Amino acid sequence: MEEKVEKTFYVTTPIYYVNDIPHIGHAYTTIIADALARYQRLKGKKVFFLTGTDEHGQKIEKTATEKGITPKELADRVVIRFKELWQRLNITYDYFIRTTEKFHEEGVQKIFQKLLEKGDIYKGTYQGWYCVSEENFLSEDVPLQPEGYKICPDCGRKAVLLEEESYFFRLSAYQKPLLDFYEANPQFVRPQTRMNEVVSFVRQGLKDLSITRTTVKWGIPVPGDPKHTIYVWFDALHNYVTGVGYDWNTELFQTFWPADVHLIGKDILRFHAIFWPAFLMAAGLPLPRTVYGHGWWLKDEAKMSKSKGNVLDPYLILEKVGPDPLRYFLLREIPIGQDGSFSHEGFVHRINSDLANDLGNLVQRTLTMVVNYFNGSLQEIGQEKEEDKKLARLFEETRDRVYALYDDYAINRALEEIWTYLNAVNKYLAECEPWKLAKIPETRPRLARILYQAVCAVRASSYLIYPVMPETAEKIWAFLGEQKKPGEVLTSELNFYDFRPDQKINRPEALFPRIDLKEFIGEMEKPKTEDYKASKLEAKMEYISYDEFKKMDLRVAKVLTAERVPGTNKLLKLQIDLGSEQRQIIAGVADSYAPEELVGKEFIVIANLKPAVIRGIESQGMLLAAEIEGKAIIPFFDREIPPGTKVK
RNA sequence: GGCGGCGUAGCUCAGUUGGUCAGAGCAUGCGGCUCAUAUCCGCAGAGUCGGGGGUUCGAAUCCCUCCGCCGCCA
Repeated sequence: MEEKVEKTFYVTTPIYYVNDIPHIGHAYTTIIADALARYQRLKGKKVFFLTGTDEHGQKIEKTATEKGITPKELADRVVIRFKELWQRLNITYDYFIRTTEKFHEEGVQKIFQKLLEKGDIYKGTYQGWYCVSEENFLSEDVPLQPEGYKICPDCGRKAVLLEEESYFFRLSAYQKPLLDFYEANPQFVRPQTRMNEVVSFVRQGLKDLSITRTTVKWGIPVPGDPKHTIYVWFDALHNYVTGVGYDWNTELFQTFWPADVHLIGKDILRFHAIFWPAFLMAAGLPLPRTVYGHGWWLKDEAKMSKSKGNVLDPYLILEKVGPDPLRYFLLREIPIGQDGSFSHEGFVHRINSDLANDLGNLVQRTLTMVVNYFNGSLQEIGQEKEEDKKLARLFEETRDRVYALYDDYAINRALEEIWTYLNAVNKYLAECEPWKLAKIPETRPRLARILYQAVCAVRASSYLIYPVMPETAEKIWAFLGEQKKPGEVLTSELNFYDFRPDQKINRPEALFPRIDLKEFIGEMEKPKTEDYKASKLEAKMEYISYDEFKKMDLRVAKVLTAERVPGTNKLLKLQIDLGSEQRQIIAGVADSYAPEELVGKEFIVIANLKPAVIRGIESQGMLLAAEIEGKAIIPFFDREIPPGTKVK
C-alpha cells in the first residue's frame, strides 16, 4: 500500500452522460485531471488517467428512439465528439471507458452478485412516484405536493404512487463505518465545506438504496433476474474499478486501485462521497483517497444552461486561441472547489496580461536579444554575480512551492507562484539593462551572463508551466533548441543551469498574440456548433396560415395583483388590466416569478382563449412565456405600453 | 426550520495557534526604460477588517448578539 503512494497515481473524471454534448463544464473537469496527470508523470509516477462516458438509462433510450437510432448508435456519435474535444485540448487520458463495454457490464454484475450473496443487496419492494408519460420513477428528492402527490419535474404531470420489485443496497448498515471513515480520513472529501455537508447528511441517517429498475430496459441486467436492470449510479460508479482492470486485468487493478482522486462536479457529491465508498466497503475493496468536488463555471454570474442559451462552446474558444489559454484560464482563475465566473472580458484580460504580456513578452524579449546580440549562441559567459545567483535561488524556492501546491491540487496557487517568478525575471532584465551593455563591446561577457541567466529562467519556469500549458512549454523549449520536450524530463532531472550555451536559439514567434476584445466577442457570438443548429432544425415545423394566426387576439396586459394558488407550486392567480376590462388568469409561472415581482409588469396574453377552470378557479386567458426545463420565462416589453394594446 | 460557511481597499480575494495583520493581484494615477507582443520596471492610493457588545495589556483573528449573502438538509 505504501508502495502505491510512492509510485503510482490514479485520477478520474466522472463518466459523462451521452445525452449531452460536451461543454465547458466537461472540459473543466477533464483539464484539471489532465494537468494533475501530467504533473504526476513529471514526478516519475506511473499514472493512470481515466475518463469516459455513461451510456445507460432511460433518457438515452428515449433520445435515441426520438432520433430513430439505437441507444448504442447515439452513444457512439456522442463519444466521438468527446474524444475530438479531448484531442483538441491535449488531454492525455490513458483509457476512455464506456459503460456499454462488455468488461464493465460483467464487472458490475460480478460485484452485484457478490453483494447479493453477502446480503448487502437484497430483493424488496420499491415504492415510488412514477410518471406514466415519462415511464419513469421520479427521483427521491422531488418534493411532495401539499395535496400528497408528486409532480414529474420533466413533464409537469402528476405522478402516481407505484410499487415494484426492486433490489436494494443495504446502505443503512454503513452509516457508522462511513462516519468512522470520514473521521479517520478528513481529506477524503475536498474542499472542506463539502466534507461538512457529507458528514451532516450521513449523520441524519441513511436509507437503503433501490439500485434496480424493471421499468428501464437500457441497462445492465441483474444477474439471474434479467427483468431487472441495474440502476444508473450502481452501474456508473463502478467504472472507476472496471476501468482499471477490476475482474479483467488483475495486475493493472492492483497497480492503480485505489484511486488517488476522483474529480467531480459538486452536484454529484453525494453519490461519490457516500454511496461509492459504501459500495466499495461492501465489496471489500480499498477506498479512494480523495473525492474532489469542484465548482461551477458561471457565464457572467449566471448559471449556464442549454435553455438560457448561454452555454460556452469550448470549440469556439479553441478555434480562436487554441488549447493553452483556455486551460490556463480555467485553472488559474479559481481554486478547484469554488465557482468561477467566465466572462469574455475577464478571459481576454487574463490572456492578454498574464500570457501575452508577462510570459509571452518575456520569452520574446529574452530570446530576441540572444538572437540579435549573439546570433543565437551565447559565448564568453562572464562570471556570476550576486544578482544572477539570486535569480537562480529564487527559482529553486519557487519550484519547491509550486510542487507543493501541485501536490495539494492548488493549481491556481501554483500558477500564481510561477507568475510571481516571471515578474522577477522581468525585473531582473529591467535592472540589468542588457540593451545598454550591448552597445559597449567590453561588457560582452557580462551581457552574455545576463542573457544566459534569463534564458535559464525562461527554460526552467516554462517547465513548471508544462502541466497546465504543455503546448506552450514545448514551443518554448523548441525555441531554445532543447533536444527533449519538457514532458520527457523528470522533476528530479530539472536544474536551473541545465541550459547549454552552445545550443542555438531560434528567433521566437509570438506565443500569445494579444487578443482584441471586440473582435473576440464578435467571434464568440457566431452561430454555435452544428449539433446545436441541427437540433433546432430537427424540431418539426408545422405551418399555419395568416388567417389562423389572425384568429388569436393577443393583447398587452398589465398585472394588478398576483397571488399564489394555494396548494400549488407553479400556479399564480393574476388580476390583469386589459385596457377595456379586468380579467383573472391562472398562470403556471410561480417557479420563476414571485407574485410581488409581477405586479405592475406588462406582458402578452391571448385574450380570446376559451376560458378554463384550473384548480377550481376560472382562468380567462393565458399569458405567453417561454418554457425552459419546466420553468416559464415571460417576455416583457422594453417600455411601458397602454394595457389592451393589440399585439400582432 | 436544522447544520455549515461567508461578509477585509473600486473589483477578486490572502490573512496559521490573538500581539509589524491591515496585505496581494487587477483597475486607477504618477514616474522610469526602450531589448520586447503600446510590452517591462518603480512609486502612490488607504479600507472604522458587515453593525453592536464583551473577554484581554492587546482582536480582522476568541465569545455573545444583530444584519446581509451562500451551500447542504428538511
